[in-house]
Amino acid sequence: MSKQPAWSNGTDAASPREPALVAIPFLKEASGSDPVELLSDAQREKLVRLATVRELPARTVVYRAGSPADSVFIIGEGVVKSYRDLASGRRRIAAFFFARDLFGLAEAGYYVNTVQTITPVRLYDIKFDALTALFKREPDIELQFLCKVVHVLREVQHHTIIIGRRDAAGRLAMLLRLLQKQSLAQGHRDIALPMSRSDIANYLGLSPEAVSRASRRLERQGIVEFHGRGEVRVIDRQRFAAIAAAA
Amino acid sequence: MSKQPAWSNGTDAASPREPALVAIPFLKEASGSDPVELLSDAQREKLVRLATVRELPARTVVYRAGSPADSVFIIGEGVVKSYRDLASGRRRIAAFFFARDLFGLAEAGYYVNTVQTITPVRLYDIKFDALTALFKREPDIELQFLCKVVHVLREVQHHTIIIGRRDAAGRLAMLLRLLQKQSLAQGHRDIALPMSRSDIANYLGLSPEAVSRASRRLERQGIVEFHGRGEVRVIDRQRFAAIAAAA
DNA sequence: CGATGACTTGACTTCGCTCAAAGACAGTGG
DNA sequence: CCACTGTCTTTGAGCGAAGTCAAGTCATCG
Repeated sequence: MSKQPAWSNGTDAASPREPALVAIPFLKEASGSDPVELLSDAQREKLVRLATVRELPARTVVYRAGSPADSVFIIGEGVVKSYRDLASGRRRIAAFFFARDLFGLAEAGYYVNTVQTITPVRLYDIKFDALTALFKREPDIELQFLCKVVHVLREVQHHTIIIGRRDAAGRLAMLLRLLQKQSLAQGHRDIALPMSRSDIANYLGLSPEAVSRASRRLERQGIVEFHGRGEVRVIDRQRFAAIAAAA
Repeated sequence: MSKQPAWSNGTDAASPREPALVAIPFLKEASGSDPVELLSDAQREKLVRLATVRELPARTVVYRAGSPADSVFIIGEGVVKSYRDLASGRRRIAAFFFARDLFGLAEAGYYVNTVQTITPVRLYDIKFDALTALFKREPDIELQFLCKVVHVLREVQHHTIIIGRRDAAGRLAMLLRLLQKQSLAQGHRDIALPMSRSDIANYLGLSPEAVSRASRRLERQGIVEFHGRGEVRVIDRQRFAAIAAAA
């Protein structure tokens, strides 16, 4: 019996529920402030006609920073990282993207970040020309994309708050909370860490050594437990929430 | 003879060229990768009919984090800061916004940041309901807003790169380069610093003391010169660009 | 089983933060 | 017009936390 990897939700192939987009809307909804699915079945139907499905193995580059941009991408399944290599030789990971996320926003015709898969990924490749044409016919779909982009913008702002903290353990806790939301959304109780420690370090603006020390510290304090390299269990929810919210 | 403040472009009142939105588009344009005006005269015309013009003095709160959101704002003239006060007592400035910028994006019906004027400001207050109704009639205008939001998203990503640097002088140089673009766009040769040192510190994720030391260091190295509190002149463009680009 | 790469651990350095105090500036009222 | 005062800014001394360098451990794959 082969164990399902923690980042898979167990669906077999492209279900009719894709491509999907998830975000917290501008306006107050019945769901409170939880993320909701933005697209109706009819809207997904229209999108999937424009899209090319791409199945990529782990560690595949989707596109490189500086290359000409003609597509945006919606993730059906899997995890990717979006990063930039800086002049100093450092790598800064701008974001991790998961199922129902949107990426591939360009500047003046070129991608600004490099995107690489972390796990095997199913992508919906949507040509930008076709999408803008669809927007003219279907302003409602365009509004959902706008909503999603604003959602991503808030997430990037959250990232700056993470990096702004001075304590390594606090930064790590905030990332773990993000990953916890992802794992919870897929019905897992433990937190899946599909990315490497150095990816985590590059996301948090720390050295890999500092990530390691912060992990030990959280563990020593009885807040979390690391099971192998890719799984974390929260032991003390109270203190975990406290250290992650301390900002 | 009263000297014009450095952040004013000298226009007297709401000209017919407002509200305006400036951004680098997705696609390659004739202008290369410089920001361009997104809205046509006709589009501005339609927007101004929805908007209420508000003239605010300096140090005025436009809205507070957590308050119900029903408007988005376009700046006609002036500078504002968007910030959050964190549980630790720290204040994190997420962005400075200038003329032709858009702000006021909400989450689940509430603003996430507090926005406060730094200089006197002319705002175009656009009700969200009216704007979405306009989007349905005019998908082209919606696309320009989408473009602007993506532009803001890139700027926030740039901010995370700034904060990710470990050297205070480098962070300060990157902010100065941002402000330099603003000043250049208004035809000034020197860089205007309308915000306080502690605003700068909160934007850069440093203490005010560290900002002061970094300023003195850049000055001592002959890279810039501070004239009073609100103006900076770049002396050595070469090394200024180098330190700002070192990332 | 050996090799390669990722991760962890330890010792030392560096840089920004904190605390404390002096110095410059702007708005106020005499 | 000028002195006063509160605020903002700068400067200095000491501390703490993360970075760097180096070495050791673990896991995975051929």
